[in-house]
Amino acid sequence: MGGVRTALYNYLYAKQHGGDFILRIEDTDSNRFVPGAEEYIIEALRWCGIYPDEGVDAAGNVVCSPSERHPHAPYRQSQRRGIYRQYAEQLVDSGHAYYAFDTAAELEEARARAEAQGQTFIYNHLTRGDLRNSLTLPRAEVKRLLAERTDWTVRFMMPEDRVVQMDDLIRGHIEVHTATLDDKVLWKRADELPTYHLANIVDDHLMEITEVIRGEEWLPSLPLHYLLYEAFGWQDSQPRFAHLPLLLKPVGNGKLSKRDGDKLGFPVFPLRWTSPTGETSRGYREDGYFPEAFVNLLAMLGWNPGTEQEIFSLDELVQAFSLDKVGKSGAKFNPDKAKWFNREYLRMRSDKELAALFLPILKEKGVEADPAFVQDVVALIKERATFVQDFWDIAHYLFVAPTEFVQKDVDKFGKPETYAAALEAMEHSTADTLENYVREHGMPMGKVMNCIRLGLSGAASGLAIADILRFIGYDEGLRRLRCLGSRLG
RNA sequence: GGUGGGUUCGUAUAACGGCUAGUACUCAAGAUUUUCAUUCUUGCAAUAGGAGUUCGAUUCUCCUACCCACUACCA
Repeated sequence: MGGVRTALYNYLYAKQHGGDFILRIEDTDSNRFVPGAEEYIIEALRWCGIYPDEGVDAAGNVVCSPSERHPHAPYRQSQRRGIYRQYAEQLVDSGHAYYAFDTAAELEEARARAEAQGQTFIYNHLTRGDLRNSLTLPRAEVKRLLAERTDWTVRFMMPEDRVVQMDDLIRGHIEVHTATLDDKVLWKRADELPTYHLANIVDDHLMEITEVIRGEEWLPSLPLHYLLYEAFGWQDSQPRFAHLPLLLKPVGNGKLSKRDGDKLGFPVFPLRWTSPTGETSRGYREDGYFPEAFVNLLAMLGWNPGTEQEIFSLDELVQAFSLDKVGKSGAKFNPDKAKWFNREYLRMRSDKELAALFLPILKEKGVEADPAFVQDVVALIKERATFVQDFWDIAHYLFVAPTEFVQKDVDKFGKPETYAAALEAMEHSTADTLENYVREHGMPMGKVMNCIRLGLSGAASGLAIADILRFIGYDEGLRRLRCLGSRLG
C-alpha cells in the first residue's frame, strides 16, 4: 500500500505538471532479488490505472533498448551496471570518495568492539584513518588490492565539519551537520553494482528527473544525496525533494506491516501476493475493492484537497493534487473508512455493470440466471452491500430456496400458532393483500411476517417480503413456507 | 545512545495569528421500515504538557514528554 501511494503521488504530480512518470526498477541488491516482484509491481500499477510514460510500456513490458519513447532505457538498474563504475571512480579522482578494503568480518569485529565499550562504530572521519582504505594504505598497495581482490567498495568521504542546507517540498528547510553522518558505501566491487545512493543520484541525473517524491525513511540520507549532487557538480539540475509521511498500523504504533493486515483482517497489498517461500497475502483486488476506490482511499491517506470533497476519480486527483496539502505526520490506516470508500463506489456503479460482475459469482454457485433478472436484483440490494461478493449473502434466496433456517429465528418465530397464522395468511392472500389480511384478522404482524420471511429466506431478517415474493413468485413463496412447516414437524 | 522528522476528537483531516475549533469514518440515540440493512435527524468526542512573543496562539519561538524513521557492502 505504501509503495502504491508513493507511486500514485508521483504519478499525480507528474501528470498535473505535464511531466512524465518513469518506472525505474531499483534492483541493486542482488541478495534481495525476488522473482516475480517486478511483474507484480507493474500489474498492481496497471490495476490502479497508473501507466508509466517511460520504463515500461502499457502492456507491462520493460523496455531495454533506448528508443524515442524510452530515451533513458534501460530502466532496470541491474542492466545499467556499466554506467555506474565510472561515476564512482570520478568521485575518487576528485577526492570525494575513496576505496575501502575492509572485509565484512573486519567491520563486524569493529562494531562488536565498539559495542562492548558501549559505543557505536561509525565509518567516518574519526575512524577512517585507522581502517584499511586508499586514504591509509600506500598507493602501490591500493593498486595491488584493487587488482587482486574482488570485495572492495567505494565509500563517500563525508566532510568533517559542514552544515548541509536542504529544502523539502513538504517539510521546508532542514539542516544537518555532516559530523553526524557516515561514509556510505557507494559502489560494491563484489557484484559490480552501486548502492541505492549512487544509483539514485546518477540515474536521476541521467533520466532528467525533476522531482523526487519518496517515503520519509529516506529523509536521513538526504544530506548525502545533496552532497553527491554537489560532488558531481550537478547542483543546478538537482531535483526537488518531497518526503512523504509513513503509513502506520491502525492500532498501536509503528509502520504498517503485512502482519497487521492478517491480524486485523484487511489487505496491505494491492494484489494478492505469494512470496517465493509460498506465503500468500491477500490483496485489495481479490478482496473485492474497485481499483478506483483503492486509489481514492490511498490518495486521502496523507493528502487532502482543502475542501470537503472526498470522492475523486484519478483524473480529478490529477487536477486537485498538491504537495503542499500533503501532511507531515504519519497516517494511521483506517479499515472501516476503506470499506466506506468501496461502498460509495459500488453505489456509483450502474445496475448493469454490477449485474455483469455478479453473474460469474452466481455461475460459481451453480445458478444460471437471466441477466435482466439479476440486474433487477442488484438494483434492489446494492445499497446493502460493500462488495460485489456481498450480493450472494444478501440475496441468495432470490435464486435458490433456503435449505437451512437460522435456529435462533426458528425458536422465536416458528411456534405452532405463529406458523399456522402465517400459513393461513399466505393461503388466503395475494402479494398485494397479504399485509391487509394479517392486519384485518388481528394476527400479530411482527411475528407472522417474520415467520413468513423465515420460510422464504431462511432467516427472520433481510429483504422486504413483498420484494422477495416479487422475485420468486407467490406460489414459490407458499411452497417455501410449507417446506418450513414440514421442518417444524 | 546519536541524528533527523513528527504531535488537533478513537481514526483521517479542516481552520490569512481572530466566530461556539468544522467535516468524514466509527460509535450511541431517535425517526422511518412488519424484520434487517438503507435513508434522515441528533448526539459523544480533540489542539500532548510548560514557558515566551502578541490585544489575541491550534497556528510563531524555546523547553519537556511521547511517537516514528535512520544509524548495512538493504532499498
